[in-house]
Amino acid sequence: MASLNDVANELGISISLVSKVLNGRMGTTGARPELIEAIRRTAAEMNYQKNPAAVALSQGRHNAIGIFIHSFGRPGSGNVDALLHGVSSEARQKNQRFILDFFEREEEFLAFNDITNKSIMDGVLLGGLPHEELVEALLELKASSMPIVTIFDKQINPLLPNVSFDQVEMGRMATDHLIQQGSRKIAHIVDFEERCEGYCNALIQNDMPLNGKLVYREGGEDFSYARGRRAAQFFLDSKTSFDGVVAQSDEEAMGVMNVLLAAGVRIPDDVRIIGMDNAPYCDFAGVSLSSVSQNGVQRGRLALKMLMALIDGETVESVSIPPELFVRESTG
Amino acid sequence: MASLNDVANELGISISLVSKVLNGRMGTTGARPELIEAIRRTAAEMNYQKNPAAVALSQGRHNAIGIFIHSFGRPGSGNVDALLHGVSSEARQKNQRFILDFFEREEEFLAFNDITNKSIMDGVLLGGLPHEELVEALLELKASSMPIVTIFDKQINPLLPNVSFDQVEMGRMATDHLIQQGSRKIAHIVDFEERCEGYCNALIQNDMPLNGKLVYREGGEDFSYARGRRAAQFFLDSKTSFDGVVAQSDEEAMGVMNVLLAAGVRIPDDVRIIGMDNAPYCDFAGVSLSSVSQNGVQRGRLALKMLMALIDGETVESVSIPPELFVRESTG
DNA sequence: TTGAAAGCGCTAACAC
DNA sequence: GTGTTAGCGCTTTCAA
Repeated sequence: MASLNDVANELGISISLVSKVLNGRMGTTGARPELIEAIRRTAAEMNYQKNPAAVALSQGRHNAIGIFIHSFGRPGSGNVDALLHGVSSEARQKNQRFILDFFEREEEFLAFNDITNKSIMDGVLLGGLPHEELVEALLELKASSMPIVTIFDKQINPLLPNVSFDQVEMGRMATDHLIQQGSRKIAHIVDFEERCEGYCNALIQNDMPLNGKLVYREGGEDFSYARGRRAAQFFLDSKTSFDGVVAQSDEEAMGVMNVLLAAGVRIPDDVRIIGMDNAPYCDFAGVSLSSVSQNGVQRGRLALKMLMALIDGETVESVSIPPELFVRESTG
Repeated sequence: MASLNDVANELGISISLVSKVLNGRMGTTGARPELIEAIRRTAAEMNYQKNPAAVALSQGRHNAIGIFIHSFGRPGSGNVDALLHGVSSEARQKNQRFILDFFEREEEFLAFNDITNKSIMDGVLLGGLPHEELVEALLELKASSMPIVTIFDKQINPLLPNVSFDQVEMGRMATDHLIQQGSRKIAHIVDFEERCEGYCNALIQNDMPLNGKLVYREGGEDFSYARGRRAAQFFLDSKTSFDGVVAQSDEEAMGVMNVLLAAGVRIPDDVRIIGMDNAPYCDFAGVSLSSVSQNGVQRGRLALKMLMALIDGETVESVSIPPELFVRESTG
């Protein structure tokens, strides 16, 4: 691996000149065009590549960002995947290395502090399950002049810029879609209360009554297939007629779908179903599943952009990415 | 951020002594126990943390490895996810940073050479879709003394250690499972020829005839839901009775399942179905789907272990991880 | 038992 | 136009 020194020696000139020319940082001065040319050529011939560690040591800038993700979403939902792809593609474009850490257990995530390090990375992205209890540690980290952007569903502190998305709107959008398609008695499975709020809003905005018997609530968040099945059974048992179901995950929606199909209910003719997350498997459900997406790729990309702006000394504002509707057979 | 210098000044001693004590590298000599104690305490109090860039510059060792993945497997199959989690968990244990790059398009992957860099990372992991055309570039990289381990399904060059898995065995294992469960006329959807070979082997080993009408082959690899549907229709149209289907992906298997269920076929009573990849959604198919897994987590973990061994100057051999069977309702 | 000094490869202020 | 020099934070050899 050729160094600046090697190139300088080859040409019999000083290291600093080579550095200046190669970096295009001549300041007010200049250099002989033919020398410039020669330096460039020699460097290329010798296959010179900067040593990032040396640059980092000298400049304090690493061209690397850390990303810490506490896995979220059900396995297979594609949520983490999408975020990662968004960040990764943007990072490549901006020539940033991208240091990843996954966490499964909470303690691991809380230890993120040991890993973030101003002398490794220029900034930090934090995503996945939100951790309010991290606020203090994050503010401290920020105070030590480490740029931070979070990718939680909502901002956990006004000082920490975040790429959020609107849970309420997600519920509203899903419900409103069913209404637009013609559903009038829409059931809902509650995990996040905010999405339920969106569901209610949609009913209100469309002058439709809210029927408590059609809201299935177990408490806690779960989003599981099993919960979907239990909910469907609950709706059937309630003897309350319904013609739409808004689930809070695709997995839940699959549970609902399978129970209803088994009970002889036709989808979407008798009941329309919509899920959330737009998981890859929506396409190959028995009846392909409509869904509302969190737009993970876009959020990841935007988060990295914001982080780079912060690193460059600009100020950034939190933003919210709207959910997106994907229509398939189940709400046809 | 306190430096060695800061700690040394605080105690009025030399930098090198602090370094030696903190690293436990006293060589043949020693230091006063109480001084050692004082150094440790002061470092802790001052919240001293090594500057990795400086260590890297001085030692030429980065404690970071690069991982380059050309996405593979159908979205939602969880293949990439599993690999990444395996590598990540092992990396954390071994205190290695972990520099990620995803590739979607082939050109991007071929440019991996620009990114690998002895002065950023100590070794390289390459995984996902195998790229035989990379052999030359990889050997060159290796010759420049960069440790490399690949995570392709099979080794692409004898000089490049690889964590493979056995495609033939995957086909055999899936087919044999159906046979053990009682299936006698087993259909197969061909994407990879090797898996088909395994399918044939299983039939042969169990003294069962091979019926060409029950082998669906479109050419090329695809693994899609749509191919599964076409295959199922093909089997039905062939008027050849069958009581088992070995698909080469879970998505294909879902396609088969949905077509058969719609045609009134009972699963597993009339026909057993098994997929491959053990995708997360296997659990919430209409009838939960049995599958054979590539064991991505284990492979990722092992690959990192091998890479670390290489970095430490040991020699490693390629290994093959056996597939694993996950039984669910569809082959009950 | 402790410290001085060189060096890893690069940048940047300043001198010539 | 070009070169000298100090310095980023650490490790390591050698001397005291």
